[in-house]
Amino acid sequence: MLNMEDKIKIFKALGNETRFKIFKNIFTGGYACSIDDSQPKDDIIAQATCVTSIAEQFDFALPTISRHLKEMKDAKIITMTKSKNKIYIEPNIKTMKEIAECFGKLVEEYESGVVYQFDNTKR
Amino acid sequence: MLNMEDKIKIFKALGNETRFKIFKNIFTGGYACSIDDSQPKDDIIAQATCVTSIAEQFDFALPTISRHLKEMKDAKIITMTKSKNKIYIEPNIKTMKEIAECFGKLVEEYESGVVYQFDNTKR
DNA sequence: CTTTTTATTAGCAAATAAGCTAAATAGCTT
DNA sequence: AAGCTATTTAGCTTATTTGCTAATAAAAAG
Repeated sequence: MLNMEDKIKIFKALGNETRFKIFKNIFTGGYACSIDDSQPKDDIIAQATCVTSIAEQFDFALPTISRHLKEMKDAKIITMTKSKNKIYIEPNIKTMKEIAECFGKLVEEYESGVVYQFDNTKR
Repeated sequence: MLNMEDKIKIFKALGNETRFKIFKNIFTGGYACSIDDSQPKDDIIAQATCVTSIAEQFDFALPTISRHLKEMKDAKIITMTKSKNKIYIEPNIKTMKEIAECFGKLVEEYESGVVYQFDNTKR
């Protein structure tokens, strides 16, 4: 379960143009691996799933992209898995689900007239 | 429909501790007005819905809260409605719905094996 | 065992954000 | 009109963020 601090980190991670685009890129450009389980990890198309290949698609230096990815990993919106000397990046679906649920409940309970605790951890 | 820029603004707005808490406060502390339509706007309990009363619940100066609220309004996550000389604040449910839908679809289409465009506006 | 590939860390500069106080604006109330 | 009440704007300081290059680390390839 995501607490308030977790949620703030997630929003901060997505609230920056570069990171938003990286995130979008991870979803659209390179996750054949995660979608097709029959495809072994080693067959991942490096072009789209490791730090360098993501960086290639942006006009920023590699360390800049690396730092953004670290922040996104810390926010738990992506996962980074080391295999050989590469790091494979995938969206963190568990977190996406929790965020979707958070907003979904918010709307639902608001509309049914129940006061919903947007973040129900202590303030 | 929210475009990429809109979404980034929304996440940025919620990706700050103070604003997140303000948003939470608007949901939990003061929206009797929005939930009960039979209650006329004029009967809004000021304690929870105008700028000053929100500011009272935080250890920041009024102009600081005012600026945060402006940013949240610009991000379309709240609405600010002037009535007499007060401004009544409510969550923007339309935006919440769109965000919930955005993440919901993301998860759904990811799980069904379809490549989902997290943000389907031009890059 | 040296070189190449892949990625991170360190340290810096520039830009942006977040807070403050003081001043201004705008609409009541008397 | 004078004085409240509610809110925003302006201008400033400090902190954080975002980018860079150079240096480092760790594994793979030759």
